[in-house]
Amino acid sequence: MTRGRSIPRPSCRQCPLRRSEAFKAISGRALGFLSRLKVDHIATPQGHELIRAGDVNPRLYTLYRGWAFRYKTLSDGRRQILNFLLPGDLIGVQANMFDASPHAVEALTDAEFCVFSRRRLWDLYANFPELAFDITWLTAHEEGMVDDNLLSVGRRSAAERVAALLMQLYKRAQGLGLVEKDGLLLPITQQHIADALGISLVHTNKTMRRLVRIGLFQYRRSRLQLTDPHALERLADYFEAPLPPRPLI
Amino acid sequence: MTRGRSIPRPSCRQCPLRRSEAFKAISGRALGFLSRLKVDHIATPQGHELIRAGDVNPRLYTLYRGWAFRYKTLSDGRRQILNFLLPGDLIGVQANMFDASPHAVEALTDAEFCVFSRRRLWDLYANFPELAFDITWLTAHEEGMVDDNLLSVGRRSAAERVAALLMQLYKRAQGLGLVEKDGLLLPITQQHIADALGISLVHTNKTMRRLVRIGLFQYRRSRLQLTDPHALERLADYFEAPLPPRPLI
DNA sequence: CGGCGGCTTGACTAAATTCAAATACCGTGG
DNA sequence: CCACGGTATTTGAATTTAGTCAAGCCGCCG
Repeated sequence: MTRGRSIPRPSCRQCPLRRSEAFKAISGRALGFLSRLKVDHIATPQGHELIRAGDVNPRLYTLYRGWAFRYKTLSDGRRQILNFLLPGDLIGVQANMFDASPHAVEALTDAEFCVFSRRRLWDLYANFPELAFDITWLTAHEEGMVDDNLLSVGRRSAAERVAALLMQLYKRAQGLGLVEKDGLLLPITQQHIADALGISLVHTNKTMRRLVRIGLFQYRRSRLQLTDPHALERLADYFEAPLPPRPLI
Repeated sequence: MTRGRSIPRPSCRQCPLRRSEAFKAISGRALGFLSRLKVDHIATPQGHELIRAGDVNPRLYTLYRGWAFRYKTLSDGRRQILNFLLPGDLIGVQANMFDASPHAVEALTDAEFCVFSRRRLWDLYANFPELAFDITWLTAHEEGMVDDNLLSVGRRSAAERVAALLMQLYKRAQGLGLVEKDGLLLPITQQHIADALGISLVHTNKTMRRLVRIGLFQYRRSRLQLTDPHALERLADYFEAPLPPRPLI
């Protein structure tokens, strides 16, 4: 049932993600438990569908490397991207709670995932309340992200939506150390942006060009450079402080 | 810090909500713990703001009676309703996880809430893993609801959005036994519907009138009667099975 | 070199917003 | 009982925003 190709497991003890300041420390005992809870480590190619809408009892994943996104579609094919996933994001809590996954997850880049046993999730709740709390925290945090996106899509203009999304992705990526001197490599097409913002591809393009023309950012070959981040924040009415260290499961 | 007027506490053992088939059973021990976790029972008038955006360390609530909604606003006043809250819904998990509440909560009717100690939430995680799991479940479930709304607002036409929202509210209310022979009393204005669907008040009105005219539903004096629920489902492309019993905290 | 996917632009159409005003509803006070 | 004021609903007209259609371009890869 696991979609993806198993590859040798990197050691949890020396997990490079955990070295990032973005994530909070964890007890050795909890880390040992997590490394036993982890049943596989998989690699998937760009475009791979990790979870399909309707999948039953999918596993729980942590995105280890690469980018992905969560989405839903209507039966005629219209697609709404719910949120983007970056390394450290926990995937499938919702899907695990209900009979069938209500959404799908697709990799934006070649990606790797830690795979956790769904069956033994109960052991985690029974024996590691701090980890259980972390799972709730991550779920609430993801909901907060969807809340933000809903605010954008419901009440911001196209230009404001673009500004809010770019700021959000930039700040998240920055927290993970993914921003380089020449900006951030966004592994997404304008179609993804359109589907995340609830606007058409053409309108997305025209809006982005306009924002580039007035000097808010550069965007060439998928590389995003914020030339006027404050103006972008003001336009979006989006002012997020950098997150404190967050749990990593 | 509690907003609202304390009133005498109904007994948790004889909680009328728990008698509803909508909620799953709970052990006597867990129920005893919850009744100790509950520190207050409050009543608030219609329109009361239970949680303000930015509130720090708000408490945790369960909506005991009445309707409410969760929302965010932009600084110029544009408002997006994130989801509606019905009896049994847990409120404030997100707000509890972060420094300041990222959203606000307002009562749509005169309402009553069970108030839980935030401080002692940790005891729950430490001693009642099944309740911890329930809190995660409820959080994931609320996220699923926001996901649905985001799909609507991002990718459905105005008419489809109205159809999806009315179906969703109707089914949720039905699960709680709130639908009567002459339909469901929806304690919301068209402005609320507009703010939930990301469309203007005027357009909401015109869209609803059109759907009434073609016979999909009746809506007089806030009373909703679905005259053609199947057509409404098809229009919305929204087909939710009734939920299995869910946790009540 | 050719083809394909993704980006860009213009012209036209459709959907939704805004503005304005009339009407219905509801509770209060005379 | 009725008049009154405030809120909510309804409708039409003008405007703006976004979507659709169509075509050209650009960069990359085989």
